Amino acid sequence: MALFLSIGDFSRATHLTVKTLRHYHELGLLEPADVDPATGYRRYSVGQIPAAQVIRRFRELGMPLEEIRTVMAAPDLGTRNRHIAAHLSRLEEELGRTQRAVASLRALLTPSDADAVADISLREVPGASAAAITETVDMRDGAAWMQGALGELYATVAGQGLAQTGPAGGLFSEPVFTEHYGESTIFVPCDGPVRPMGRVRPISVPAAELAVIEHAGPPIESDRAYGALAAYVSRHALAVQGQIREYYLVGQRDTAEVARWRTEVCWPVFRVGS
Amino acid sequence: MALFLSIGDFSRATHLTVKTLRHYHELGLLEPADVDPATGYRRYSVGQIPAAQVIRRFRELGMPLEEIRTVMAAPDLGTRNRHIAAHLSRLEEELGRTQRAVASLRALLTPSDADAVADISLREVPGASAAAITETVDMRDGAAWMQGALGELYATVAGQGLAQTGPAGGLFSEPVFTEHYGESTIFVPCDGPVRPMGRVRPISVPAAELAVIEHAGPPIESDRAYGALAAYVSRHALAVQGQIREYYLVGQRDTAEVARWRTEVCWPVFRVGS
DNA sequence: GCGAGACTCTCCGGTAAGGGGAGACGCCAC
DNA sequence: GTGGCGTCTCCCCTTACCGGAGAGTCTCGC
Repeated sequence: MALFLSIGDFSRATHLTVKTLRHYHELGLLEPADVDPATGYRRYSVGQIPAAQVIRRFRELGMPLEEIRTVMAAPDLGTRNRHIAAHLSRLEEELGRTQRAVASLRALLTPSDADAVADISLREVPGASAAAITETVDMRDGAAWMQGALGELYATVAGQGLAQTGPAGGLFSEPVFTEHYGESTIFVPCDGPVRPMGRVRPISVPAAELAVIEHAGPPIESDRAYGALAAYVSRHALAVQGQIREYYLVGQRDTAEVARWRTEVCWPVFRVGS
Repeated sequence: MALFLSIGDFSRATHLTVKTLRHYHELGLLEPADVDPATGYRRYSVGQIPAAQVIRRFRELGMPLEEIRTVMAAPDLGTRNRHIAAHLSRLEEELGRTQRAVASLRALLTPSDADAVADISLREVPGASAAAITETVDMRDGAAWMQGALGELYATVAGQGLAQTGPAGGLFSEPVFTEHYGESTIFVPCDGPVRPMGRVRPISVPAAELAVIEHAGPPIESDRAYGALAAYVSRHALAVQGQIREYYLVGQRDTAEVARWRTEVCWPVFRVGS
């Protein structure tokens, strides 16, 4: 029986490409039965077809060549099985990772009913110039500080003859929420150059993409809104490091009836989905 | 405000390694706000932290850098979402592949009850020398041919004064099953050198790892056994190209009662599991 | 015996997403 | 001015091959 095959024939017999076979030869994973010393031509025996097929099967199952080599060289079933089991658990881990990634991506693209109920919207806001007061404050005194700052801002803007171009707002750094103490800014957008006066300074409120939820009642009671927003953002958007923002649509200046105040809580995100 | 960060600080702020940041710079995916022309030092602005975090999130979800670049450059939600959806479906595909691989590997390692019922075993058989008759036959005449060959073999072995060292058997190439016509060998293992005589030639039956099922009744009715064995091998072993083998444990020479014949059907495999 | 076309050889370079390290230079505090 | 970091560029390494260049080999037909 003619039992030797050229690399091309062996390739067709095993469905491994010629390149792959040469690669396996180089690695010593599957050495041809014989190499012609004059021409360098590889010759494979038909008896090597089974080994080649086993290698191909393991490759289809994603096993690295090094591990395949170990498995094929292992004389006893126990060693073989240990390596196969090790590969299996690696695959299972990868499976879990991929599943989580798929779930995340799906959540990004498909808004759930719960979010619709919570009435969260995504919005792109342009940058704006504003008069602002920035201080590091203890948020236990937050409400009082905020009202004082707002009063000073309104007075300064009016005193400099500037027109307000949108609702007042606030910018809060992360420690404000994690440690109830941190840098906070209250601002009033206005149309002209602000001259520094008292605590008031000009700033430019940066453009941003925001996830927005509206909260009715005193701003200090906005924790439910924050919770809903954070839950939404963590599942359906790409949270982005940046200052949390509030816009005071209806506040002290509009009505003394605190229950009618309306505040927008805004979380910076990278917009995708809906 | 001091808004510029060295690459080290930016790395700590974004949890991207310095190497990774340089790589993204080189690709133009995330360019530092400024590069000192004298020293080459990169400086990042705090405003770039969000972009870096978005990139990191997408990388954690396995998105290729090229696609991240496209997503981040896309001005409208539709384009962003299309690319994210494309990545999602790629991931789902990969998920399916990994799931199938995991299932395959698990099946290799854990024999099922069905296999125990089918009574399949794995066995390693050493090589053996034998007297054999090899011909290309039409399997519609298989039973008759086989009995004739067996008779001639037994006669020749006895005539040459050789001792039989195991049950007679057969080796069948693939076309025998797919086209009912192909090269078949019937052999009787024996302990000495066989002199060619008539159709009889010496061969060495190669060593092999075999999945084995036992079939009771005439060999011609072994299709159920073949089905069970093939099902087993495809799920719980690594089938290997090689000749299918049969061993005739109890046959014509032992009893005329065909129902008491016993045949082992053997499929070459790469042994793993149980 | 010779030429065409198919086959094979080695070597080089490329892939994705960075990691590791060498050697040189910059920055800051003491 | 000096020691200890931080940063720079440049090069090689990883996995499992694929693509191609340029040269040599085999086989078939004439």
